[in-house]
Amino acid sequence: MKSARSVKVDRRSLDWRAADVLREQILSGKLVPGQRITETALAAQLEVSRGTLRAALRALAHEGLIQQVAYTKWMLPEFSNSDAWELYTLRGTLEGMAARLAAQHRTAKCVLAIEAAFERLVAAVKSKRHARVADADLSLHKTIVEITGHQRLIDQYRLLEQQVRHYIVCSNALIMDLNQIVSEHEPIVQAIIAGNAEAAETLARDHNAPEVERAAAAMVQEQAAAEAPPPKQKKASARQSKAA
Amino acid sequence: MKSARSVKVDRRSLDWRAADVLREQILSGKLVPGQRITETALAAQLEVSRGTLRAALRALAHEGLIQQVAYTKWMLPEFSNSDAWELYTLRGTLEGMAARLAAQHRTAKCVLAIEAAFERLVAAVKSKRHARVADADLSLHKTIVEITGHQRLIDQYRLLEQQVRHYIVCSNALIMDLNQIVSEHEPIVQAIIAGNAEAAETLARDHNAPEVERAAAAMVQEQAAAEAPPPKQKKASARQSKAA
DNA sequence: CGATTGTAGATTGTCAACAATTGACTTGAC
DNA sequence: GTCAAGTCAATTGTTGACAATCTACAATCG
Repeated sequence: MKSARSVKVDRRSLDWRAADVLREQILSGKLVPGQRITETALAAQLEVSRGTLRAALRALAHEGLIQQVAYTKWMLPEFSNSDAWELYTLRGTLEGMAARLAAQHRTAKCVLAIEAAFERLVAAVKSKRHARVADADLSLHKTIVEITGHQRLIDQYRLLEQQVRHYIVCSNALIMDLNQIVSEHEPIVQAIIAGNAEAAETLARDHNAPEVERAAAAMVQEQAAAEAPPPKQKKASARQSKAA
Repeated sequence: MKSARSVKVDRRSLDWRAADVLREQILSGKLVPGQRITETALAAQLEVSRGTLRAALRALAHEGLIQQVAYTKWMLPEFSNSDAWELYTLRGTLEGMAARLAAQHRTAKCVLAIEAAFERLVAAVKSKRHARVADADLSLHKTIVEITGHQRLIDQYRLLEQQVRHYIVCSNALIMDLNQIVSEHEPIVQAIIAGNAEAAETLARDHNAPEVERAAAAMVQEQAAAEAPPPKQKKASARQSKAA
């Protein structure tokens, strides 16, 4: 996508590169949710020292891809329905904001970029290869976010997209109706190109309403099931919110 | 605010506590923007080892309170007008989302919490103490965010609020019209209590429109000044987007 | 005199040894 | 048999020493 720019040496330090490798492993599903991770074993596997590996693990913890239990262990998060609800609602909000900004101060270059990304999505759907469609889908949304020039929004969206990808891999929630894809995205693209900020925001925000509703429904069902049978389980499902 | 719960020993590891101390120092303005930080000196000052301090610094870097230049140095970020624009627009979006969710599934307890926070704001305004008003203001918004139960939104908002506080400290942008404060927040609170999700979102989102507009205006002026005098400066202002 | 190359000091990056903490297991008293 | 305290192995937390890298300055050549 953005490779052939120039072939420089990777001057980042070891822990960043170790984090890249781990991130790739996690997002590709090689490490399963709930799985425990020991520093010594992973460090040996990646052939770096424990200190370096710890720095990488902490970086991934900040990205929400891993959890730390102080003095005890590292482990991959387990996704509940409320996690899905959180991910999709937050994503909708950020994409809505991006679409609004994109529609507001769009330039010729921006319009070209969006149209190109949309064309890639159309071509991907025609090819009927699900993986390619998924990539083009993510790419289109990322393009919309990036042309806003809002660096903090871009960074934040990247982190969230990672968690969404992780969730999708873990829950096998990749089912898509290929025919709907194009008709779902076209109005968003049109609104942005037309400069209709309000419409763009609303369309983008509610773009994955089905997922949100499904997750919300499953969530209340989950809660009901947990509360209906009187006292049965004791441990509250601890979330990742360990940050100060 | 949430102290007297129980007086336990702080069982978090050293690097977390070191990060707390540093965060406090940064947010209180004891370290000025652009200032360089050397690991050895800071480690000696806090009486922890360099490794521990590095972990704390990296945590703060993830929170956007500090920047790292690989192999070279750590330094505090310098805020430009585009930073202010980014912070306030993103904050508006997140607060809008929070207000919408709060209005949608509000409970008696939630309504009580919001009303209490609003009363504290009113009382603070009556006292005419700016610092107290600022605290109550932040507290009200935080309350709205927290009653959504959306853990990722809560975490994200906390990080953003930190950066906003840092910006305010660095730019002395604390000027407020005390009389306006209450009349600005009342409609938001009312909309949430009334369950009017759409109105709550819009009101909360555009709540600090003045700041956004001021920052946006200053931003384009900044750009114009940088482009009008032909080629004069060379270095593009590097932003914090170092994360992979 | 200007540009390039080499060198020195300071600073960050990496590592492996040591300390602290945890959780499971064993032991013993009641 | 049950519960409590004690012990031990595994794991994470912390540290100081060593290596790699950067910046600034000095030396050298044209």
